[in-house]
Amino acid sequence: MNNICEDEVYWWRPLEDVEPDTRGIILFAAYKEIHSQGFQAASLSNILARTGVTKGALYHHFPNKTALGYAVIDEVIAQRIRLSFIQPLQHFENPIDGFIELIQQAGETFSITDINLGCPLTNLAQEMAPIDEGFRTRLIEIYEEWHQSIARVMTGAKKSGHIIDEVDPYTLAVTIVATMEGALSAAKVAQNLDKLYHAGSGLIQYLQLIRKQQ
Amino acid sequence: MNNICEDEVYWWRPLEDVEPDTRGIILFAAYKEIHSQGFQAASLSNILARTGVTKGALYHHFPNKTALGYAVIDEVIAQRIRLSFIQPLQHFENPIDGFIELIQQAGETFSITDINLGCPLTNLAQEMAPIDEGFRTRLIEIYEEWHQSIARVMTGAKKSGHIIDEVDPYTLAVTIVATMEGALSAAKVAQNLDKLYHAGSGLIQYLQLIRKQQ
DNA sequence: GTTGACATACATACCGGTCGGTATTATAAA
DNA sequence: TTTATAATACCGACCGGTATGTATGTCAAC
Repeated sequence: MNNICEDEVYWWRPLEDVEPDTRGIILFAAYKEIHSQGFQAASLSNILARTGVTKGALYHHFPNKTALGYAVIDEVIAQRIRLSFIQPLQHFENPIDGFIELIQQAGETFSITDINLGCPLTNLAQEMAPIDEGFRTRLIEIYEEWHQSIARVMTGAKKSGHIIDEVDPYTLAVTIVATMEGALSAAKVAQNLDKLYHAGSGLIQYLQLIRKQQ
Repeated sequence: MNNICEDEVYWWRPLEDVEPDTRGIILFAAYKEIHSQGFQAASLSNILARTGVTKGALYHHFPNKTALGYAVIDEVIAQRIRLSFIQPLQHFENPIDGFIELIQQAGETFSITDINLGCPLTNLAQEMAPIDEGFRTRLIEIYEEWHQSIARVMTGAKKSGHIIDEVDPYTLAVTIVATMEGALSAAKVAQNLDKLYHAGSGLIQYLQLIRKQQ
């Protein structure tokens, strides 16, 4: 619940600040294991070994591995996407400028480790969507929320005359997300940031071209 | 060798036409299993059960599971990408028109099954690139070949005045591939073709905007 | 004294991989 | 043409390891 959000903050705040309960410890360790290994290859024994939590504790809090995976999506990954990609949209006055800045910023802040692990949402979606319907519905919901948020912002931009009339907001939203995820995927395989920069500046060029000159 | 190319043709030609050897049977069954399950989750026992080939035969032709995976990339997947995405580029006179047609054509020919399984190249890249260097080098080579081929075509298009001067050919190539793969990925999660169409028309719009009016 | 929060030992299943053996085919001397 | 030999192709029981999941026990707190 609440302490899971704080777990999320582990990435930026030192560990000692918060004292998470056993469930939170398991959840966050599972997130890291799944992010780096994938869900199917994620080993419960690994999670237990790294946390010191016992198998009994794990199966006390989660009925099985699948339920643990669901919880990781609902309580960790969804939050991360919202925080990193959806919330920043709200503060844009001109979405074109905003997006360009967001892309450039991402190119600067992403480390090579972030790249190598890839986007946790894409990773899970690619692996689990065709196999498990529970995973799929949860993941598609996050994507849909993301698409809708961008579309909403772009609708506003059309009304205020920032982008050309030919643009369909939802189409643009899906395209932006697709390009961003494809770029991250390419960088992950290449194991360097060059491909990310290239795809990033391609996307920026597209955004510049749909800008309405005033 | 040669009969592997013919195995590839199984998708379009009936099975009875060719009489592949054991190695070819294993290779193609492995391709299908890996495509639908991922490499790590791909079960050799499954492959054997479905083909009727025995474990002894498999380990006669391939030293281990990893080598089998490498062979699938080298002899099946690489061919598929070349055939579907690289060779068509050669016949373009105006790459903008050519690409737009290619994208529209892809949207028509892709079935829902194709979508659900996803692009075999992306799937393997996402899963195996961070884990196994042998996979990664093989996969990045295919991507690089793809990028270079598009970049070459776009360089020609710049010279012949088909696209605006601001476009960098290689940047454009990486962006196109990223968007296409991101689109396929989104469609795979959604399990319908809508997202593919959206991202596809977004990409088409981008291409239209970099076209040089004459 | 019942319930929640663990701990430990165990059960079961499947995985990739090995290994001794066999059937088939190729080669070449007799 | 026959026969000895060698290489190739294939068979399938078995092994060690690891995976998830379960059964039972402990123990503090209300």
